[in-house]
This record gives sequence, C-alpha cells and structure tokens, in this order.
Amino acid sequence: MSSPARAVATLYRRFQTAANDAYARRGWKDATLSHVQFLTEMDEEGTRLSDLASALGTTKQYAGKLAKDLESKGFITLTGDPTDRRAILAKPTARGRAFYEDACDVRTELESDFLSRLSPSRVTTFVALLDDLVGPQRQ
Amino acid sequence: MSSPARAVATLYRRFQTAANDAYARRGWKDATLSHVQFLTEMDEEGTRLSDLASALGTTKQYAGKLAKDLESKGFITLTGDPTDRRAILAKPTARGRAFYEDACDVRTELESDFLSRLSPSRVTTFVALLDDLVGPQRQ
DNA sequence: AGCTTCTAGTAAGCCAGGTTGACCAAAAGG
DNA sequence: CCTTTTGGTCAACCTGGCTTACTAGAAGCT
Repeated sequence: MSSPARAVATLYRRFQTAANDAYARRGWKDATLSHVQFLTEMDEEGTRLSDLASALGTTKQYAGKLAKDLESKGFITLTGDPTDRRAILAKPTARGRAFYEDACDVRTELESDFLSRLSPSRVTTFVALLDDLVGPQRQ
Repeated sequence: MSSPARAVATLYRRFQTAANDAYARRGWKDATLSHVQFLTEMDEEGTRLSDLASALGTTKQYAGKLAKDLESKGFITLTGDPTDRRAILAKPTARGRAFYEDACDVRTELESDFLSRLSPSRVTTFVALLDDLVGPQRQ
C-alpha cells in the first residue's frame, strides 16, 4: 500500500461506509454522508440551492437532487425565495437538525476512531497537511 | 474545509478524475484508475481473479467485472488455470504492460503535482501518516 | 420601454466504482 | 462417497457524482 493515491481512496471509502452504517445504526435509515455535508452548509434562515452547490463545489443539478432527497426524508423544507422568484431556499427541519447533531457525533466518533492510530500531534499534522493539499484551489 | 473526512474525499475525487483524464490524453481511452490498480496486482505468470480480489480488498464479483473489462480493452488475457479447472488466470498483454507503464508515469506526475504544495519532508510525513492510517487492517 | 445577458433551477441520462444475494462447478478433506 | 470450501458468474442495486439541453425570472444597458 505504498501508493498515496490508493491509500487516500481506501481511507475515503472506509470512512464513508462507516459513516453511513453508523447513521443506520442510530436509526437514520438511508441517510448518507453527502446528506450531512449538504446540511453542514445550510443555515437556519434558509440557503439557496445554487449557494449550496457552489459551497460544496458541485453542480446545481446534484444540489437539486440532494435537496429533493433530503426533503422527501423530512430533513429540510424547500420554499420559494420571496425576494427572487427563481430561487429556492433549503431550510432544515427539527428532524433535520436532530439528524445533523447525531451526524456530528458520528463524525467525531469515527474521526477519533480513524485517527486513534496516530498520536495527537500527528493528528494535528495530518489535518494541517490535508488542509494544505485541498484548501486553496490550485490554478 | 476543516473536516478531515471531507478533505480526504475531495482529494480522492480530484486525483481520480485527474488520473482518468491523463490516461485519455495519452490515448488510453476509457482506461481508469481502478484498471491500473488491478494491473498493479497482476504478475507476468498470471494471477487468479480471486487472488486479485483479495489483494485489492474487494469482491470476486467486482474483480470479475474489471477483468472482463480489461480483457475487452486488450490489456489482459484470461485463461483457465491448468492446475485448477475452476480458476482463471489474468495475465497482462504487451498493450497492457505499455498502458501500465504510462499509468505509472501519470501517477508519478500527478502525485508530485498534488504533493507539490508540500515541502519534501512534509510529503514523507504525509505518506507515512497515510500508511499508518490505512496499512494494518483494523479489527 | 426593449433587448440581451446572466442566473436559479429542472429533466434526463450517463459514468465510475463499487456492493449484495443467489447460484454453480470443481476441488479438498473426511 | 459425501460434505464443505473455494473460484467464479449473473443480475440487480447503490452512492456520488457529471454532462447536455432546457426554461423562467432577474439585471443591466441603451
């Protein structure tokens, strides 16, 4: 496993499945990590789908798909923006907020689980490295 | 982007698309990173599909699918194992080896590209961290 | 006012990279 | 022999996206 690329891929997939499993075990059936990331970017007053899309670095189409999915699961409501009749505001429901809090717990748990092989200082190093690698979009 | 999980996911996806694009640019149309990982585990004398599956940590089904795909693209040949009539040996063709060499170049290029934001010593640290995180399968 | 351009979102379909479950045939072990 | 294990297949499904083509409404310019 000397290829960094492969290591990153493996790490990613393990975390993803572990997270989705953990949500299911806590009773959030069919909730996934990408739902959580979507919720993360949403604020209480409601956020436009296209703002969510650009915050997540994805397409409007995918944002719309996720939004419908989250709405059908009762995690968010979708309402028209009164100030712009094209726009749609996504706002978390009580259930959505409850799920989000649980998801944060799961994240903390999993991250500490995953990172428990490293000493605290190496965790810091690792996170800093990742931020540097991913942070400022190149080009 | 303070979540390590999300950073890892982003990093992974960026590398994957960059790799697949690079293969296409070099004329290897429809070749992907997962094909390369498959080739990586194959030796010249031929390797059983199930050995490949376990080496890659995936299922026999997926290994079979990848194998057919690689065969149809002319990267490998599939022949029955003379010593076990159930088994199938995957062996790289000349074209497969040529692609693999190109893919190694791509990998080197991309990795140095991705890691160029870090100083050499930090690269070493990063790779070591990944190995520790992913290496010995937990549980 | 009118025209153009930009922006918010939708529809439909494709792709990569997998997984699960049910099955079959050959091999290995008693 | 008979049972269990192993190597592989088929078919269906899932997650997490992307592309292309489109419409409705907003904004800016003249």
